[in-house]
Amino acid sequence: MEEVPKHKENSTEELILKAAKLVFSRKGMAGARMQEIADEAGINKALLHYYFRSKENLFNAVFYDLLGNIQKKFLGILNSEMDLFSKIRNFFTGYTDFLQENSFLPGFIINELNQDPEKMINHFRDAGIKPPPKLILQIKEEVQKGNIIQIDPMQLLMNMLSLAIFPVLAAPLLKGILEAKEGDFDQLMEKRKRELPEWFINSIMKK
Amino acid sequence: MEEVPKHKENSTEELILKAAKLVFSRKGMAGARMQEIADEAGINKALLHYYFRSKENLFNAVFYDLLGNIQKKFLGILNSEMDLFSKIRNFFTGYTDFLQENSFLPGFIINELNQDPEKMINHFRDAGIKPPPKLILQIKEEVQKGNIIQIDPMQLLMNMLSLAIFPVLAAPLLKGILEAKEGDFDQLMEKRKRELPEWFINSIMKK
DNA sequence: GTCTATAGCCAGATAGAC
DNA sequence: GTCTATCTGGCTATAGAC
Repeated sequence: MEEVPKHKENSTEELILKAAKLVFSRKGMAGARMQEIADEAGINKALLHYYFRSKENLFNAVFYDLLGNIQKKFLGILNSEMDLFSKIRNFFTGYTDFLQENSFLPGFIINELNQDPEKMINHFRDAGIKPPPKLILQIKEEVQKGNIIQIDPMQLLMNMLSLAIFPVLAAPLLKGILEAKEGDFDQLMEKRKRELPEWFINSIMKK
Repeated sequence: MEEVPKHKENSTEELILKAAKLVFSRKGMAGARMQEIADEAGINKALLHYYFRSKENLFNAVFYDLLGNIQKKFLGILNSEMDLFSKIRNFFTGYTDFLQENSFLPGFIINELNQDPEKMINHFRDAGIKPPPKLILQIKEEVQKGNIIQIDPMQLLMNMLSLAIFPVLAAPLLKGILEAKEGDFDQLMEKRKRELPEWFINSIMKK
Protein backbone atom coordinates (compact mmCIF):
# COMPACT_ATOMS: atom_id res chain seq x y z
CA MET A 1 0.00 0.00 0.00
CA GLU A 2 1.34 3.45 -0.92
CA GLU A 3 1.37 6.59 1.17
CA VAL A 4 -1.65 8.75 0.61
CA PRO A 5 -1.02 9.90 -2.99
CA LYS A 6 -1.54 13.61 -2.36
CA HIS A 7 -1.64 15.28 -5.73
CA LYS A 8 0.51 14.24 -8.60
CA GLU A 9 3.56 14.57 -6.38
CA ASN A 10 6.68 13.01 -7.89
CA SER A 11 4.97 12.48 -11.21
CA THR A 12 7.36 12.81 -14.12
CA GLU A 13 5.87 16.17 -14.96
CA GLU A 14 6.58 17.44 -11.45
CA LEU A 15 10.11 16.09 -11.60
CA ILE A 16 10.72 17.93 -14.84
CA LEU A 17 9.31 21.19 -13.55
CA LYS A 18 11.43 21.00 -10.43
CA ALA A 19 14.58 20.28 -12.39
CA ALA A 20 13.79 22.95 -14.97
CA LYS A 21 13.21 25.50 -12.23
CA LEU A 22 16.66 24.75 -10.88
CA VAL A 23 18.53 24.82 -14.17
CA PHE A 24 16.74 27.79 -15.73
CA SER A 25 17.34 29.79 -12.60
CA ARG A 26 21.02 29.00 -12.58
CA LYS A 27 21.65 29.49 -16.29
CA GLY A 28 18.83 31.59 -17.67
CA MET A 29 16.89 30.76 -20.81
CA ALA A 30 19.85 31.03 -23.21
CA GLY A 31 22.38 29.29 -20.98
CA ALA A 32 20.19 26.38 -19.89
CA ARG A 33 20.57 23.03 -21.69
CA MET A 34 17.74 20.58 -22.14
CA GLN A 35 20.23 17.78 -21.47
CA GLU A 36 21.11 19.29 -18.12
CA ILE A 37 17.46 19.55 -17.15
CA ALA A 38 16.93 15.93 -18.16
CA ASP A 39 19.95 14.81 -16.13
CA GLU A 40 18.79 16.81 -13.14
CA ALA A 41 15.37 15.16 -13.37
CA GLY A 42 16.94 11.74 -13.88
CA ILE A 43 15.12 11.13 -17.15
CA ASN A 44 15.79 11.29 -20.87
CA LYS A 45 15.94 14.39 -22.99
CA ALA A 46 13.20 13.18 -25.31
CA LEU A 47 10.75 13.04 -22.42
CA LEU A 48 11.08 16.77 -21.93
CA HIS A 49 9.74 17.26 -25.42
CA TYR A 50 7.04 14.69 -24.83
CA TYR A 51 5.65 16.63 -21.86
CA PHE A 52 6.45 20.16 -22.95
CA ARG A 53 6.67 20.56 -26.69
CA SER A 54 9.66 22.91 -26.70
CA LYS A 55 12.24 24.60 -24.50
CA GLU A 56 10.30 27.85 -24.79
CA ASN A 57 7.20 26.09 -23.51
CA LEU A 58 8.96 24.53 -20.55
CA PHE A 59 10.46 27.88 -19.70
CA ASN A 60 7.08 29.57 -19.66
CA ALA A 61 5.60 26.86 -17.45
CA VAL A 62 8.38 27.31 -14.93
CA PHE A 63 8.15 31.04 -14.99
CA TYR A 64 4.39 31.18 -14.66
CA ASP A 65 4.67 29.01 -11.57
CA LEU A 66 7.25 31.32 -10.01
CA LEU A 67 5.20 34.44 -10.65
CA GLY A 68 2.30 32.81 -8.85
CA ASN A 69 4.50 32.53 -5.78
CA ILE A 70 5.42 36.18 -5.91
CA GLN A 71 1.82 37.15 -6.35
CA LYS A 72 0.67 35.22 -3.29
CA LYS A 73 3.56 35.90 -0.92
CA PHE A 74 4.36 39.44 -1.86
CA LEU A 75 1.23 41.21 -2.94
CA GLY A 76 -0.74 39.21 -0.41
CA ILE A 77 0.91 41.12 2.40
CA LEU A 78 0.95 44.54 0.76
CA ASN A 79 -2.72 44.48 -0.19
CA SER A 80 -3.95 43.17 3.15
CA GLU A 81 -5.93 45.17 5.70
CA MET A 82 -2.95 45.38 8.07
CA ASP A 83 -1.90 48.86 9.22
CA LEU A 84 1.02 50.44 7.38
CA PHE A 85 3.76 49.79 9.92
CA SER A 86 2.87 46.15 10.52
CA LYS A 87 2.72 45.79 6.80
CA ILE A 88 6.23 47.14 6.33
CA ARG A 89 7.57 44.84 9.07
CA ASN A 90 5.80 41.86 7.55
CA PHE A 91 7.03 42.71 4.10
CA PHE A 92 10.67 42.83 5.06
CA THR A 93 10.73 39.68 7.17
CA GLY A 94 8.37 37.68 4.96
CA TYR A 95 9.96 38.73 1.74
CA THR A 96 13.46 38.17 2.98
CA ASP A 97 12.52 34.62 3.99
CA PHE A 98 10.86 34.01 0.66
CA LEU A 99 13.86 35.31 -1.25
CA GLN A 100 16.30 33.27 0.76
CA GLU A 101 14.36 30.14 -0.14
CA ASN A 102 14.23 31.27 -3.78
CA SER A 103 17.47 33.15 -4.03
CA PHE A 104 17.76 32.43 -7.75
CA LEU A 105 14.50 34.21 -8.56
CA PRO A 106 15.58 37.88 -8.70
CA GLY A 107 18.58 37.11 -10.88
CA PHE A 108 16.41 34.98 -13.07
CA ILE A 109 13.94 37.82 -13.62
CA ILE A 110 16.61 40.45 -14.22
CA ASN A 111 18.33 38.11 -16.61
CA GLU A 112 15.26 37.51 -18.73
CA LEU A 113 14.24 41.13 -18.42
CA ASN A 114 17.40 42.11 -20.26
CA GLN A 115 16.88 39.51 -22.96
CA ASP A 116 13.31 40.40 -23.76
CA PRO A 117 11.71 43.21 -21.73
CA GLU A 118 8.33 43.07 -23.46
CA LYS A 119 7.89 39.38 -22.78
CA MET A 120 8.72 39.80 -19.12
CA ILE A 121 6.39 42.76 -18.68
CA ASN A 122 3.56 40.80 -20.25
CA HIS A 123 4.17 37.88 -17.91
CA PHE A 124 3.91 40.24 -14.97
CA ARG A 125 0.78 41.86 -16.35
CA ASP A 126 -0.82 38.46 -16.93
CA ALA A 127 -0.08 37.48 -13.36
CA GLY A 128 -1.78 40.67 -12.20
CA ILE A 129 1.31 42.07 -10.53
CA LYS A 130 1.12 45.81 -10.05
CA PRO A 131 1.75 48.43 -7.35
CA PRO A 132 -0.58 47.43 -4.47
CA PRO A 133 -3.38 50.03 -4.35
CA LYS A 134 -4.11 49.47 -0.68
CA LEU A 135 -0.51 50.24 0.29
CA ILE A 136 -0.36 53.34 -1.90
CA LEU A 137 -3.54 54.62 -0.29
CA GLN A 138 -2.29 53.97 3.23
CA ILE A 139 0.94 55.85 2.59
CA LYS A 140 -0.98 58.84 1.25
CA GLU A 141 -3.23 58.81 4.30
CA GLU A 142 -0.38 58.62 6.79
CA VAL A 143 1.37 61.46 5.03
CA GLN A 144 -1.78 63.54 5.14
CA LYS A 145 -2.37 62.76 8.80
CA GLY A 146 1.16 63.95 9.43
CA ASN A 147 2.25 60.61 10.93
CA ILE A 148 5.06 60.11 8.44
CA ILE A 149 7.27 62.42 6.42
CA GLN A 150 6.25 63.89 3.09
CA ILE A 151 7.14 61.16 0.60
CA ASP A 152 5.92 59.97 -2.78
CA PRO A 153 4.33 56.50 -2.32
CA MET A 154 6.11 55.23 -5.41
CA GLN A 155 9.49 56.28 -4.06
CA LEU A 156 8.72 54.61 -0.77
CA LEU A 157 7.73 51.41 -2.56
CA MET A 158 10.87 51.50 -4.70
CA ASN A 159 12.96 51.96 -1.57
CA MET A 160 11.36 48.93 0.07
CA LEU A 161 11.88 46.76 -2.98
CA SER A 162 15.45 47.93 -3.43
CA LEU A 163 16.45 47.27 0.16
CA ALA A 164 14.83 43.84 0.22
CA ILE A 165 15.76 42.49 -3.17
CA PHE A 166 19.18 43.86 -4.08
CA PRO A 167 21.21 42.20 -1.32
CA VAL A 168 19.85 38.81 -2.36
CA LEU A 169 20.53 39.58 -5.99
CA ALA A 170 24.12 40.55 -5.36
CA ALA A 171 24.75 38.06 -2.56
CA PRO A 172 27.32 35.88 -4.34
CA LEU A 173 29.32 38.93 -5.31
CA LEU A 174 29.05 40.59 -1.91
CA LYS A 175 30.18 37.35 -0.30
CA GLY A 176 33.23 37.32 -2.55
CA ILE A 177 34.11 40.98 -2.21
CA LEU A 178 33.68 41.08 1.54
CA GLU A 179 35.85 37.98 1.63
CA ALA A 180 33.44 36.73 4.21
CA LYS A 181 33.67 33.22 5.47
CA GLU A 182 30.56 31.26 4.53
CA GLY A 183 28.83 31.82 7.84
CA ASP A 184 29.76 35.49 8.15
CA PHE A 185 27.67 36.68 5.28
CA ASP A 186 24.65 34.65 6.35
CA GLN A 187 25.02 36.23 9.75
CA LEU A 188 25.15 39.68 8.14
CA MET A 189 21.88 38.88 6.37
CA GLU A 190 20.26 37.58 9.55
CA LYS A 191 21.21 40.77 11.33
CA ARG A 192 19.84 42.71 8.38
CA LYS A 193 16.51 40.96 8.62
CA ARG A 194 16.17 42.02 12.24
CA GLU A 195 17.38 45.59 11.94
CA LEU A 196 16.23 46.72 8.52
CA PRO A 197 12.47 47.02 9.25
CA GLU A 198 12.97 49.17 12.34
CA TRP A 199 15.53 51.38 10.65
CA PHE A 200 13.27 51.82 7.65
CA ILE A 201 10.18 52.64 9.67
CA ASN A 202 12.23 55.09 11.67
CA SER A 203 13.43 56.70 8.46
CA ILE A 204 9.90 57.70 7.45
CA MET A 205 8.78 58.87 10.89
CA LYS A 206 8.79 62.59 11.54
CA LYS A 207 11.63 63.79 13.75
CA MET B 1 43.48 66.48 -44.23
CA GLU B 2 41.87 64.48 -41.39
CA GLU B 3 40.71 65.74 -38.00
CA VAL B 4 43.34 65.44 -35.30
CA PRO B 5 43.59 61.65 -34.98
CA LYS B 6 43.27 61.50 -31.19
CA HIS B 7 44.04 57.96 -30.17
CA LYS B 8 43.03 54.96 -32.19
CA GLU B 9 39.48 56.26 -32.22
CA ASN B 10 37.29 54.49 -34.77
CA SER B 11 39.91 51.88 -35.43
CA THR B 12 38.40 48.50 -36.22
CA GLU B 13 39.37 47.27 -32.80
CA GLU B 14 37.51 50.13 -31.15
CA LEU B 15 34.48 49.53 -33.34
CA ILE B 16 34.42 45.90 -32.30
CA LEU B 17 34.76 46.67 -28.61
CA LYS B 18 31.99 49.22 -28.79
CA ALA B 19 29.67 46.82 -30.60
CA ALA B 20 30.57 43.94 -28.30
CA LYS B 21 29.88 46.06 -25.25
CA LEU B 22 26.42 46.77 -26.60
CA VAL B 23 25.52 43.23 -27.58
CA PHE B 24 27.03 41.46 -24.57
CA SER B 25 25.24 43.82 -22.24
CA ARG B 26 21.92 43.20 -23.95
CA LYS B 27 22.24 39.44 -24.29
CA GLY B 28 24.84 38.28 -21.81
CA MET B 29 27.66 35.91 -22.66
CA ALA B 30 25.47 32.92 -23.55
CA GLY B 31 22.84 34.88 -25.48
CA ALA B 32 25.17 37.08 -27.49
CA ARG B 33 25.97 36.08 -31.09
CA MET B 34 29.25 36.85 -32.80
CA GLN B 35 27.27 37.57 -35.97
CA GLU B 36 25.24 40.20 -34.17
CA ILE B 37 28.38 41.85 -32.85
CA ALA B 38 29.86 41.87 -36.34
CA ASP B 39 26.68 43.38 -37.81
CA GLU B 40 26.59 46.01 -35.08
CA ALA B 41 30.19 46.92 -35.85
CA GLY B 42 29.52 46.91 -39.58
CA ILE B 43 32.24 44.36 -40.29
CA ASN B 44 32.58 40.67 -40.97
CA LYS B 45 32.37 37.91 -38.42
CA ALA B 46 35.82 36.56 -39.29
CA LEU B 47 37.40 39.85 -38.29
CA LEU B 48 36.23 39.39 -34.74
CA HIS B 49 38.33 36.26 -34.52
CA TYR B 50 41.22 38.02 -36.22
CA TYR B 51 41.34 40.71 -33.51
CA PHE B 52 40.20 38.68 -30.51
CA ARG B 53 40.92 35.00 -30.84
CA SER B 54 37.65 33.79 -29.33
CA LYS B 55 34.31 34.89 -28.01
CA GLU B 56 35.52 34.30 -24.46
CA ASN B 57 38.46 36.61 -25.13
CA LEU B 58 36.31 39.37 -26.53
CA PHE B 59 33.99 39.09 -23.58
CA ASN B 60 36.83 39.47 -21.10
CA ALA B 61 38.17 42.51 -22.91
CA VAL B 62 34.77 44.17 -22.76
CA PHE B 63 34.22 43.30 -19.16
CA TYR B 64 37.63 44.43 -18.01
CA ASP B 65 36.97 47.79 -19.58
CA LEU B 66 33.64 48.12 -17.78
CA LEU B 67 35.10 47.25 -14.38
CA GLY B 68 37.66 49.98 -14.86
CA ASN B 69 34.82 52.47 -15.17
CA ILE B 70 33.22 51.30 -11.96
CA GLN B 71 36.53 51.43 -10.18
CA LYS B 72 37.17 55.03 -11.18
CA LYS B 73 33.69 56.49 -10.85
CA PHE B 74 32.44 54.58 -7.87
CA LEU B 75 35.32 53.83 -5.55
CA GLY B 76 36.92 57.13 -6.46
CA ILE B 77 34.20 58.99 -4.60
CA LEU B 78 33.90 56.64 -1.66
CA ASN B 79 37.61 56.51 -0.92
CA SER B 80 38.15 60.25 -1.25
CA GLU B 81 38.91 62.65 1.60
CA MET B 82 35.46 64.22 1.46
CA ASP B 83 33.44 64.26 4.69
CA LEU B 84 30.83 61.51 5.11
CA PHE B 85 27.73 63.49 4.21
CA SER B 86 29.19 65.10 1.12
CA LYS B 87 30.37 61.66 0.15
CA ILE B 88 26.91 60.18 0.42
CA ARG B 89 25.42 63.03 -1.62
CA ASN B 90 28.10 62.68 -4.24
CA PHE B 91 27.69 58.94 -4.39
CA PHE B 92 23.96 59.04 -5.06
CA THR B 93 24.03 61.76 -7.68
CA GLY B 94 27.25 60.66 -9.34
CA TYR B 95 26.39 57.01 -9.34
CA THR B 96 22.88 57.59 -10.60
CA ASP B 97 24.25 59.58 -13.51
CA PHE B 98 26.83 56.92 -14.24
CA LEU B 99 24.23 54.16 -14.15
CA GLN B 100 21.85 56.03 -16.38
CA GLU B 101 24.57 56.30 -18.99
CA ASN B 102 25.44 52.63 -18.51
CA SER B 103 22.04 51.25 -17.63
CA PHE B 104 22.93 47.84 -19.04
CA LEU B 105 25.82 47.36 -16.64
CA PRO B 106 24.08 46.13 -13.47
CA GLY B 107 21.99 43.60 -15.38
CA PHE B 108 25.07 42.48 -17.21
CA ILE B 109 26.94 41.83 -13.97
CA ILE B 110 24.04 40.07 -12.26
CA ASN B 111 23.55 37.98 -15.36
CA GLU B 112 27.14 36.75 -15.50
CA LEU B 113 27.23 36.43 -11.75
CA ASN B 114 24.52 33.80 -11.99
CA GLN B 115 26.26 31.94 -14.79
CA ASP B 116 29.64 31.73 -13.14
CA PRO B 117 30.02 33.34 -9.71
CA GLU B 118 33.69 32.43 -9.24
CA LYS B 119 34.71 34.03 -12.52
CA MET B 120 32.89 37.23 -11.69
CA ILE B 121 34.31 37.45 -8.19
CA ASN B 122 37.82 37.02 -9.56
CA HIS B 123 37.26 39.78 -12.11
CA PHE B 124 36.21 42.08 -9.27
CA ARG B 125 39.18 41.06 -7.15
CA ASP B 126 41.57 41.64 -10.05
CA ALA B 127 40.14 45.11 -10.54
CA GLY B 128 40.73 45.82 -6.87
CA ILE B 129 37.07 46.43 -6.08
CA LYS B 130 36.32 46.06 -2.39
CA PRO B 131 34.46 47.88 0.40
CA PRO B 132 36.10 51.32 0.56
CA PRO B 133 38.16 51.43 3.79
CA LYS B 134 37.99 55.20 4.09
CA LEU B 135 34.18 55.16 4.05
CA ILE B 136 33.97 52.33 6.57
CA LEU B 137 36.26 54.23 8.91
CA GLN B 138 34.29 57.44 8.57
CA ILE B 139 31.04 55.70 9.41
CA LYS B 140 32.56 54.14 12.51
CA GLU B 141 33.87 57.52 13.61
CA GLU B 142 30.58 59.33 13.13
CA VAL B 143 28.79 56.60 15.05
CA GLN B 144 31.28 56.89 17.88
CA LYS B 145 31.04 60.67 17.94
CA GLY B 146 27.29 60.22 18.23
CA ASN B 147 26.60 62.20 15.07
CA ILE B 148 24.69 59.38 13.41
CA ILE B 149 22.68 56.44 14.67
CA GLN B 150 24.20 53.15 15.74
CA ILE B 151 24.59 51.25 12.47
CA ASP B 152 26.91 48.58 11.08
CA PRO B 153 29.01 50.18 8.28
CA MET B 154 28.41 47.16 6.04
CA GLN B 155 24.65 47.48 6.41
CA LEU B 156 24.87 51.16 5.60
CA LEU B 157 26.94 50.43 2.52
CA MET B 158 24.52 47.71 1.41
CA ASN B 159 21.65 50.13 1.83
CA MET B 160 23.36 52.73 -0.32
CA LEU B 161 24.14 50.25 -3.05
CA SER B 162 20.64 48.79 -2.97
CA LEU B 163 18.90 52.14 -3.23
CA ALA B 164 21.14 53.35 -6.04
CA ILE B 165 21.44 50.25 -8.17
CA PHE B 166 18.17 48.34 -7.92
CA PRO B 167 15.89 50.92 -9.54
CA VAL B 168 18.17 51.02 -12.57
CA LEU B 169 18.32 47.26 -12.66
CA ALA B 170 14.57 46.87 -12.58
CA ALA B 171 13.77 49.98 -14.61
CA PRO B 172 12.28 48.27 -17.67
CA LEU B 173 10.01 46.19 -15.47
CA LEU B 174 9.02 49.08 -13.24
CA LYS B 175 8.23 51.12 -16.33
CA GLY B 176 5.95 48.35 -17.55
CA ILE B 177 4.25 47.64 -14.25
CA LEU B 178 3.65 51.26 -13.40
CA GLU B 179 2.20 51.59 -16.88
CA ALA B 180 4.08 54.84 -16.98
CA LYS B 181 4.28 56.80 -20.16
CA GLU B 182 7.86 57.05 -21.37
CA GLY B 183 8.51 60.43 -19.78
CA ASP B 184 6.75 59.66 -16.50
CA PHE B 185 9.22 57.10 -15.32
CA ASP B 186 12.21 59.23 -16.25
CA GLN B 187 10.63 62.01 -14.25
CA LEU B 188 10.23 59.65 -11.31
CA MET B 189 13.92 58.84 -11.52
CA GLU B 190 14.88 62.51 -11.75
CA LYS B 191 12.85 63.24 -8.66
CA ARG B 192 14.50 60.29 -6.98
CA LYS B 193 17.94 61.63 -7.73
CA ARG B 194 17.08 64.88 -6.00
CA GLU B 195 15.25 63.50 -2.96
CA LEU B 196 17.01 60.22 -2.21
CA PRO B 197 20.29 61.64 -0.82
CA GLU B 198 18.55 63.96 1.64
CA TRP B 199 16.12 61.29 2.76
CA PHE B 200 18.95 58.82 3.25
CA ILE B 201 21.14 61.21 5.21
CA ASN B 202 18.17 62.09 7.34
CA SER B 203 17.55 58.40 7.99
CA ILE B 204 20.92 57.97 9.68
CA MET B 205 20.82 61.20 11.69
CA LYS B 206 19.84 60.96 15.34
CA LYS B 207 16.33 62.15 16.11
C1' DG C 1 43.33 43.69 -42.87
C1' DT C 2 39.22 42.24 -44.74
C1' DC C 3 36.44 39.25 -47.07
C1' DT C 4 33.73 34.50 -48.57
C1' DA C 5 33.12 29.89 -47.82
C1' DT C 6 33.04 26.09 -44.99
C1' DA C 7 34.45 22.92 -41.33
C1' DG C 8 33.04 21.08 -36.96
C1' DC C 9 30.41 21.02 -33.05
C1' DC C 10 26.58 21.31 -30.17
C1' DA C 11 21.86 21.66 -28.80
C1' DG C 12 16.86 21.39 -29.75
C1' DA C 13 13.71 18.58 -31.77
C1' DT C 14 11.79 14.21 -33.90
C1' DA C 15 11.29 9.15 -35.33
C1' DG C 16 10.40 4.96 -33.95
C1' DA C 17 11.24 0.68 -31.02
C1' DC C 18 9.64 -1.14 -26.73
C1' DG D 1 5.34 6.73 -21.10
C1' DT D 2 10.06 6.09 -21.68
C1' DC D 3 13.94 5.02 -24.15
C1' DT D 4 17.96 5.17 -28.14
C1' DA D 5 19.27 6.98 -32.26
C1' DT D 6 19.25 10.54 -35.48
C1' DC D 7 18.07 14.73 -38.02
C1' DT D 8 18.52 19.62 -38.53
C1' DG D 9 19.84 24.14 -37.76
C1' DG D 10 22.68 27.47 -35.91
C1' DC D 11 26.86 29.12 -34.00
C1' DT D 12 31.99 29.40 -33.15
C1' DA D 13 35.97 29.08 -35.38
C1' DT D 14 39.20 28.46 -39.30
C1' DA D 15 41.02 28.21 -44.21
C1' DG D 16 42.23 30.63 -47.82
C1' DA D 17 41.53 34.17 -51.64
C1' DC D 18 42.29 39.02 -52.35
